[in-house]
Amino acid sequence: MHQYIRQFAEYVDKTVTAKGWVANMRDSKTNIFIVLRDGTGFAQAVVSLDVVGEEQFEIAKRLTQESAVALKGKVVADERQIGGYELQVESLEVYHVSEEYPISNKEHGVRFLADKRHLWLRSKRQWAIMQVRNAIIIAIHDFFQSKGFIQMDSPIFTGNAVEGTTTLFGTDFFGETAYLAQSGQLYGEAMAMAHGAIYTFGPTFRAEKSDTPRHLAEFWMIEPEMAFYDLDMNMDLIEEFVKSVVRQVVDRCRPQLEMLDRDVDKLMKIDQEFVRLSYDDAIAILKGEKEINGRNAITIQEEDLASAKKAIEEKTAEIAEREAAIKGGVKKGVRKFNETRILQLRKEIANHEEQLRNIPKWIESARNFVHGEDFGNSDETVLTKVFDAPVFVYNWPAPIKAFYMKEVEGDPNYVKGVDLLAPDGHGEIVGGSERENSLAILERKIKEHDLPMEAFEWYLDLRRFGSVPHAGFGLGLERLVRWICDIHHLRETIPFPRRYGRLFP
RNA sequence: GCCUCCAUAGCUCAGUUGGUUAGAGCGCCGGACUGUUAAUCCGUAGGUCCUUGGUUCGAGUCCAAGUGGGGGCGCCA
Repeated sequence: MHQYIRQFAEYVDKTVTAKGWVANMRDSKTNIFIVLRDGTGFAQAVVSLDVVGEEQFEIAKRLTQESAVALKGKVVADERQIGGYELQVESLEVYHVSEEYPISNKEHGVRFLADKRHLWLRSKRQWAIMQVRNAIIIAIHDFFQSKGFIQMDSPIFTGNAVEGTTTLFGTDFFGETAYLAQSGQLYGEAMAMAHGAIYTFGPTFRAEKSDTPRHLAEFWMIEPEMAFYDLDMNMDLIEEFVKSVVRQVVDRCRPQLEMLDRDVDKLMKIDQEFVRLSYDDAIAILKGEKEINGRNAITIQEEDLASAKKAIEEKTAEIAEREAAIKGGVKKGVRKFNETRILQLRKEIANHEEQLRNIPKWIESARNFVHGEDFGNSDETVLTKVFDAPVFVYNWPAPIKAFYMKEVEGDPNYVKGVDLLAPDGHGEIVGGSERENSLAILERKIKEHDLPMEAFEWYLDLRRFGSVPHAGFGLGLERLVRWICDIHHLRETIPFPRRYGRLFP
């Protein structure tokens, strides 16, 4: 029997056995400091020569990063330590002395880390992200289960493309072509007619060659579907849902979010009513024609651009200053300090230069936005910068949305779709709609979208036998993780990302 | 698919208008020292400067093509 680091609070001044891996260590003549990780947390363990004796001390000294050990000792409260506790080792047992570990505690490139994903998962930052991911999953289930939603699964093999737009992965299904599911939505509707309110939670596959920080070829999606719900009720539910998940995650994972340097106060700006914009209003804001609390989307970008320029000037000047300072014979410590700082400044300047290249294009794109088009990546960023909390955009032009979305009464050019856009450039995290419940209109839409009618006969049955107003939405799990953790790239939000150009490990 | 930046030690990066034997930090190994926090200090080892071709007396540096990667856009959620 052994104890987990997570439980140390319960064992203060008591003896425990912790089993885990050496995340980092330092040694001296009389003390060895081991940062132990056991999957539930990190804690420093101290091996003292006068406590364990010479033989065990020598064994401890020969440990390497990622060696596996069991450490028996007393738990001591110490505010200076990560986690707030320290283990004073009395004896140790070695399971395995690790070979030289490739991932050091210093910086690494993304490519290098991606190739070592199976080991990278052990790193503190990746550990924290996966802990948050787990908390999000639990919070999602808690929310829907507490509301009486039934969790059901949609098939992964499907015989046809749901919306006819996306590129799917084809497989051989006993001689027939089957596609990997891109959405469980249509099946969700059938299940909602059986159980009232349901949600699916499963993997989704897209074969687009999308090489961006917000795309994966395989990702997890949550798709609730509710009978007797309209667009407004749908938005109410989405808002309540997102708030509930964020609050629960912050409550349970604050230390992990702090490890990730997540600004939790900023995240908690969700504690306000989410603004609901029609597509037309959203465009006016995007183009800078309409302001929100004195904030203009275009102006904000121009300010960002100006401050990037200024930062480059200042940092270039600082580099010159520091280079001059270390030119002559200076003490080694001084030189090292300045060199480190110069390297950091260069990196920051490179980032600012990216901004200088990108922001003008974004402004251009926002200014020239054509009514009727879908929002591009940068458009979402420009729009959401005006708000602190997620923002809804509803009533979209019919041609750019799926065939199953319900037409706005009296205006068939628009449909009752809704997207929820997260702040700080995280973009769309939820996409949903009220579904078309009229058989005649749906048949017309399927023809307009040039989809094979016979493939949708079963779906049309839902409008033949007790058709009711209903609505639902899809939430991309990884995009939610990305926003809550404030991570740049989706590849860090899933244990083993599958994306364009990445199938290994 | 398009635009753009890049490829130098195990890792992260310097390398001046093209010039003689290509450097630093970290990591590894050896040592010193310390209740240490990515510790610090001294020392050793470690290189197909992505590939191919070209310009040149001379190429890590310039040119072309290829390969691989980062960032942005598109497709898309």
